[in-house]
Amino acid sequence: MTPGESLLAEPAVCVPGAPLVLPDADVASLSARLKALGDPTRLRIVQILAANGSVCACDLEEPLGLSQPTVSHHLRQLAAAGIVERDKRGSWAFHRVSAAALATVAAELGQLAHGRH
Amino acid sequence: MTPGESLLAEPAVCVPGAPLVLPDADVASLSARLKALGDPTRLRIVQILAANGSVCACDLEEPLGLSQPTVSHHLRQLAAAGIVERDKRGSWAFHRVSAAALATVAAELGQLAHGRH
DNA sequence: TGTCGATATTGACATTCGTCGATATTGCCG
DNA sequence: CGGCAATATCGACGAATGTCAATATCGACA
Repeated sequence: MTPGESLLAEPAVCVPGAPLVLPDADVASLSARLKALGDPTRLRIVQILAANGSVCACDLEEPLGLSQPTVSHHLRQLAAAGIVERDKRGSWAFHRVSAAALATVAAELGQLAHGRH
Repeated sequence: MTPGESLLAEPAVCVPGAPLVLPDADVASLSARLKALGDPTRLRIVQILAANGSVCACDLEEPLGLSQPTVSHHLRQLAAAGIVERDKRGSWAFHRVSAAALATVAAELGQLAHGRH
């Protein structure tokens, strides 16, 4: 049962009408971006892009040790989440991390930490 | 092939010995924490905890619309990632978000965005 | 135009993940 | 002690995910 006026001096939680929740859309949006970053391979890609500026997809296969379709797949996921931006020049496609997108994720996490929204 | 001295004034990337990579352990650690946050249900839990301070597990089933084992499972994941801390008082278990852990994730993301490490 | 290189897409497969019901464990209280 | 409430664990199942080989698409260039 809901602990409310128990011996512990804790505030009752989840009172019927407490609307202290973010809209589902916001939670879904942020969690989708976090999910895109929550894979070791993709986070490694982001780190390489952040360190090198603009990198073409073909130069990621070797350091990652992954096949070309797999690299393409991860870049697609990161682009869909807005974390990286692609820039197709001629035959090859350059990718760079969106510093703004990363900063936004960090900022929203920070706000979450303080219970604000 | 690696575009280096091509017509575009882009720096060559992935030069043989370029060690601009974080240790695997760091990438694994951060991606694990991001993965824990990268689920809508778990991010919703974090948001509820952040907004309410300390919440007992039994009060999460209803707002989430999930079974007790599922809630317990997600709380376990978040605790394993260091995102939430449990505090078992008597019969029930209270949970609160670790502001420090969230701040660390946000900070590491920010450093990543600037290519530093 | 035809070939070649880079990238994207498709299909398949093994693994992981989220979820639940059932059950075990633990601590209160009568 | 015995029952009850909260939580954790187990087993199972469908869905999503990461990966690759094969193939398609697209652009450059001879």
